[in-house]
Amino acid sequence: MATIIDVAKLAGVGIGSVSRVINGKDSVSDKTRLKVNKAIKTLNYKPNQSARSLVSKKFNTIGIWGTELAGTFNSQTLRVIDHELITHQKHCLVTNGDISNSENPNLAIDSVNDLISKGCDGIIFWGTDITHFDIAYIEKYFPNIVLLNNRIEKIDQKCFYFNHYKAGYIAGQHLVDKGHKSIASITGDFQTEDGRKRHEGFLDAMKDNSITIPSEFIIEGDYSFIKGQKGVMTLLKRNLDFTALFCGNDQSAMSAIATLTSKGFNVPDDISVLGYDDNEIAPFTSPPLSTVRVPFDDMALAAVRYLLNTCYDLQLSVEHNFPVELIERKSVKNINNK
Amino acid sequence: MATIIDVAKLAGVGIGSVSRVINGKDSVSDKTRLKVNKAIKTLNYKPNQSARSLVSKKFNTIGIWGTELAGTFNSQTLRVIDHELITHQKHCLVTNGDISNSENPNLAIDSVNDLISKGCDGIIFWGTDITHFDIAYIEKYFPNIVLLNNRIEKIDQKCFYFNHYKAGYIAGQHLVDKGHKSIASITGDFQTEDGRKRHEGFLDAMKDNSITIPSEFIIEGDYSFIKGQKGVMTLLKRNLDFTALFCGNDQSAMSAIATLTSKGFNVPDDISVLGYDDNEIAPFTSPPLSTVRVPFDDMALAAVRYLLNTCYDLQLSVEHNFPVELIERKSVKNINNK
DNA sequence: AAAAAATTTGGAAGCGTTTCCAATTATATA
DNA sequence: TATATAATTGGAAACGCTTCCAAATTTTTT
Repeated sequence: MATIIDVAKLAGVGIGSVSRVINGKDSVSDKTRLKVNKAIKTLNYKPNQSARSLVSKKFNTIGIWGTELAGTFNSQTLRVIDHELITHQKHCLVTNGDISNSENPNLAIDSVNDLISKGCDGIIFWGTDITHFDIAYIEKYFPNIVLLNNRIEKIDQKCFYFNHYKAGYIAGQHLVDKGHKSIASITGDFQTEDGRKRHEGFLDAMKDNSITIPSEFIIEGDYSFIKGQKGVMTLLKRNLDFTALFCGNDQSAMSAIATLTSKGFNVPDDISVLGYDDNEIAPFTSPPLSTVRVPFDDMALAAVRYLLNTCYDLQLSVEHNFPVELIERKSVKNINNK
Repeated sequence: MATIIDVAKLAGVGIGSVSRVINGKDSVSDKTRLKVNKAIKTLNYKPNQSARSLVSKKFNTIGIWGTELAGTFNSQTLRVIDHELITHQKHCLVTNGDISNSENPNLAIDSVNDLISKGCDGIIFWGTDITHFDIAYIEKYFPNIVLLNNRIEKIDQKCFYFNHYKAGYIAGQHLVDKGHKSIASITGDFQTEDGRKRHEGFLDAMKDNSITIPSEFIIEGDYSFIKGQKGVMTLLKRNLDFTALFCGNDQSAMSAIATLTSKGFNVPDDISVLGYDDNEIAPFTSPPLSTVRVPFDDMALAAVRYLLNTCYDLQLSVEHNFPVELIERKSVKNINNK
């Protein structure tokens, strides 16, 4: 591999000039620039990034930490992030926090430290699988972080989230508007804050409409396909009388629909199903899934941009407000005139 | 940030000893090791990876190049890869090749070069969105590569793929075994080799069973949800008489089912649907999708391990043969006794 | 107890850059 | 033309580590 010295020699200039040409700053005469560029080409020279980082203390790399990588429907978000990074000539170092290991309670912090020492200028924490306590600890010695779909009040600026409470409320209200009074729910994961929040919002919508939901109508889910299936089975076994089912995400809604259908229920004629997320899959379930659209991509983009701004002194515009809307498709029936 | 010199000073030893302790090799007395470890802890010292890489010429990082990141169902594979890398204390640098830019025909090579110069010890090429020509070119100056779901005969050892032809054949044979004679197909993307191969296999299965498929029964797809939907619409419009539909992947099969259902056809009573991939979604369509299971995760694992072996002189076991099997669920009906 | 062998140790050199400053060259002004 | 000013240039120093070698220390052998 050719080094900057080889280039300098071949071009007949000093290494300083080569460096200046590479970095495209300071003043270099056209003559010099030409000579250098020619030498770079003939030698197929590529600057050594380790050496660069050693001096500049910049890595041009953003780390992504999150068990969310493990999920099924997040590659689109990863793509959004990666695309934005590439646009700004940055790279993307990913790590999957989710390595279960009970021996080591500090695993989250350790894996973040790994990421840092490998060389990241900033880190995106994706999801809620790291404790607020850990994040606060990390933020102290490594402040260039951003939280995606998570919120810690003290560092609100660095958090990119939407109002899951409100989204849950909208979901509940929608079902009520469509005439449903007896509603079951396979919730999100109560371990995660957004899972709790959306359920809270949903419940408050019920309350505001004077609807009481007995606790056996509520099944705590975990966003998985399998839980959607099992949840429906449990609900059915309990022999409850519900006309609508609100699911914590589209994945579980999808498997809930499949399970209801296989058990002889027609969706939405017998039971309506409402999802949450509006991920790619939603228009293609049978029937197409009505759901609460949650602007994940916009949020991810904003988070990256914020981080880019703080890490590299850029001035990209950053949105901090992400509206939620209800997307009506075919899985929720209006039963008002029954 | 504390450096190795700070640690050496605090511990009252030379930097060489600190380095030896960090790297856990050469002989160090217990006394020294103890002192050094203590100093490392009190200073919260983390070795600077850029400096390390600069000297050692190792980055402990594997790059992943591929537009496949863009797909919906590949995060699981990414997870497999990342997990294996972490197990061996390596990192994972991803880049999404898919940045359309007609101005620059060398985009693929450029983005790979970026990946290399950023500091990868090896690269996983995921998918077939880079030409064989480009790969051959890159392999010459950067031999530590591996191809995932792609094959170039010259470097067969470095390729991890399965026999899409055979998988296609198995799919076709299965439908015939179930009594189907009039079969339509929404294929994979013919731009990709595996898309062509599986279709070829499928067609040969038909031929071997003396079944002729008129060309209007074949719709070229692209693995997307939307294409599954559109494909079915086109097929329906053509007013063809088919009892089974073979889809190029599970995504398009899923949307095909949804579309058929919405048009009043019962799957599988009126029309059987067979998928391809057996991704997470397959058990949860309605009805659950019969499909050809393709061992993507095993393949990815083998590819990473091979690369790990070549990059870091490890001896991990590497599988090179990935069997394909048919998973029967509920979307294909046996019509033999009709 | 002395000599020989083995182990452990400190720190200089070098990895390939960027940055800085002094020196050189080109350009503008009088 | 001589001088002042601006633009350009070369290369030493520094970034934080690993590796190597000679020196110091410890252990073994005689």
